[in-house]
Amino acid sequence: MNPGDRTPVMADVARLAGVSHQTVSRVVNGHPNVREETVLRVRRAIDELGYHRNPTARALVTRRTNVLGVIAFDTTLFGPAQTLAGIERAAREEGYFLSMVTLDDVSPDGVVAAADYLVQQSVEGCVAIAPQRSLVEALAAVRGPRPLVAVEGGEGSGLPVVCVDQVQGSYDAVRHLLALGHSTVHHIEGAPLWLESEARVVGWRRALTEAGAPIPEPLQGDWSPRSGYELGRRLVARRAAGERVTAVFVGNDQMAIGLLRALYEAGLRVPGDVSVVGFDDVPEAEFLTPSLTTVFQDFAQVGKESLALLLGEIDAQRNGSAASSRAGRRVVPARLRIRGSSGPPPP
Amino acid sequence: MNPGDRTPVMADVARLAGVSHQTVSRVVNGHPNVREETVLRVRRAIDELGYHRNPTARALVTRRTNVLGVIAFDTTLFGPAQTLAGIERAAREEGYFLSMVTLDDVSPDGVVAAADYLVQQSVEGCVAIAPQRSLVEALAAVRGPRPLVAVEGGEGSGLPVVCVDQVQGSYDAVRHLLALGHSTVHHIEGAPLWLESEARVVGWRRALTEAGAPIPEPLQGDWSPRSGYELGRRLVARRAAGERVTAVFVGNDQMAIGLLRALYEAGLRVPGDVSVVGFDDVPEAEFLTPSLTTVFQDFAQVGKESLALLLGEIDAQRNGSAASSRAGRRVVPARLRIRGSSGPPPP
DNA sequence: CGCAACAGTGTTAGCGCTCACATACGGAAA
DNA sequence: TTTCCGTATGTGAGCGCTAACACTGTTGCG
Repeated sequence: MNPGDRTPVMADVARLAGVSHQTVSRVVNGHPNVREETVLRVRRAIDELGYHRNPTARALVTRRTNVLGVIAFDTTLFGPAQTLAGIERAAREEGYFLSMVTLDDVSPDGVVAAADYLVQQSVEGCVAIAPQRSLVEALAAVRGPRPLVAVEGGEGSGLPVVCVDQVQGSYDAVRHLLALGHSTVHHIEGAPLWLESEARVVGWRRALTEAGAPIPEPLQGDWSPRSGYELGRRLVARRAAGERVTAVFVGNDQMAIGLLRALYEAGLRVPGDVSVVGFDDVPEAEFLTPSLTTVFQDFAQVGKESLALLLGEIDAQRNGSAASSRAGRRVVPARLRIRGSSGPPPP
Repeated sequence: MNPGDRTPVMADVARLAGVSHQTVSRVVNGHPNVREETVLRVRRAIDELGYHRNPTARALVTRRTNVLGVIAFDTTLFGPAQTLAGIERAAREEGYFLSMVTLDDVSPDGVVAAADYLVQQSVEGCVAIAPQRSLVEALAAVRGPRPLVAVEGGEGSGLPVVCVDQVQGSYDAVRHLLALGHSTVHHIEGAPLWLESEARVVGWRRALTEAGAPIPEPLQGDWSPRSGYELGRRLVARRAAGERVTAVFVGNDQMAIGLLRALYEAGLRVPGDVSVVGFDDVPEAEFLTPSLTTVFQDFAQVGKESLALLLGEIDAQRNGSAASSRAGRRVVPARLRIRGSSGPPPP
């Protein structure tokens, strides 16, 4: 390759191998019906020139870009980051490329912009890691990339959805605390309008209702350790005011860490005075003091399932059949991990 | 739009607006020299048909895909996730799309495969979040996507590099401990072969050397809370054997959490008996018990800088000038955050 | 022997767009 | 008046590839 040469194209390979460009195409795409010896000659020419098929030209004629889109909200949070990794791996295994956008805010404008952005990219389909109700709804409404699969998107949006069984997870967590003898369980909620927050409230409430336990007012957090800390102080104050607070189910592990801090500062022992259960099972949960009882979510599985669902949709659409007819919802179970931060209530 | 219509193309818009396809192109691309009234007519036709310019066709003829690649190793770790987010935002602001690959392992084969994958995508350039020496070297060697910028890539690879000043950060951390009166500082290292591990060892050693303090054998971790815990137990055992261990500088916050756990189990107080300093400043660091003294890294800045560097390279290459001549290295400072886990040594 | 079937190859026509150029018209300058 | 320029538009070619079809030569079988 002399400097100044532009990157080689199929015709260059064809010329060097002494065949037509179509034969080169056949070799590159592994068609049968090419003589062994010809294949070899073409291969040699390809190597010699360092030829790579131009995916843009290919996409133009095949009308398939082989690119999937991912819309995410905040990929620095534990769940979304894990999910993204799962999707990425699954996509690669299926031979798809991934193009991603993150949203800075969930304003309808932002969603429209992101959807547009991916449409511009001509993605063949899209996974939205859309943990907020408004986001899912905006996506369902907007004329954006299709097919589209939502991760953690709630029901009723009409989009196919993959999610962890938040309700069952939190139900299990609260049942665990009630079984230990607590008369009720307080709850620190995740960020407002998040589907995960809402689902966890539902599970918590259901467990309490079934047990006939009183249902205290939940405290509204925002997933951050800081909010867990501040709401923890509020709980401590309530306790000082005479309210019986012996168990807290927290919307995620980060807030639980903040809560542990607040309890520590108040001189309360965990689980001696107050039991704490988190959600997510972050890697450090096991090594906190006390180690944190929490709920594990298999994000890798979620990523895999959502990609499978999306590919199914794409296929259905291509074959003209009514897509998303059998779509619905795939639910991945959550698993309670019992550790040191939960125990029987004080006498 | 009747069902069965394929997606509209420029010619359709042209026909509807009663102009040539070229005029539509001009309107879409905001060329001057189109009569106001014509622009309006074309715009109306575009809206009516729901036309979107086909980026594939455009890319084919302009030879610009507007896609940048990101190669990452493990985007679920705190640093890489943050960096990725920073890059993503910066790319979007510049009007670029992002295509990402993650590596499952750092085998040369894996790196080659990833590089190939991005080349297949015809990215215009690529950022590698490449925290391991072997990875950077493999990337520098392989015939992969170019231009290529490495984040956290060490010196000597010949690639342009953006990184946080790990050495300065760890130097500051250790100086802080020495200034508190500790006679020396132990070190729990990050995963082997990671550039960040190595740089932090360098800073630690430099501070000790300058102070004339003895340099204990560092303990080799792997970034995980578990390794911090296990090495913490080893340190506790050494202490029980008579070695004076009053301060530990830990390669990251997650391992520091494991260490805190091990110290707690051994009945040692932090910072009363042992001071601990981490690295990363994860959001929960402030809310641990005790709150964790650590070193903050501005990953958002790293992402921004790396993108700026990459765009510079792309530009330089396009204009034929010798790329990466002024490339070199951009360093983002690290900042020590002093909190509750560091204090004077016991008497 | 003739005809079909098939393997192996080449030829042609686009995919939807942008670029370079051609054209048409008006007005300012000579 | 002619010349020239600037504006507003259209025309044709071609980016690099694949799909569809045409063509050649071989084989199998009635």
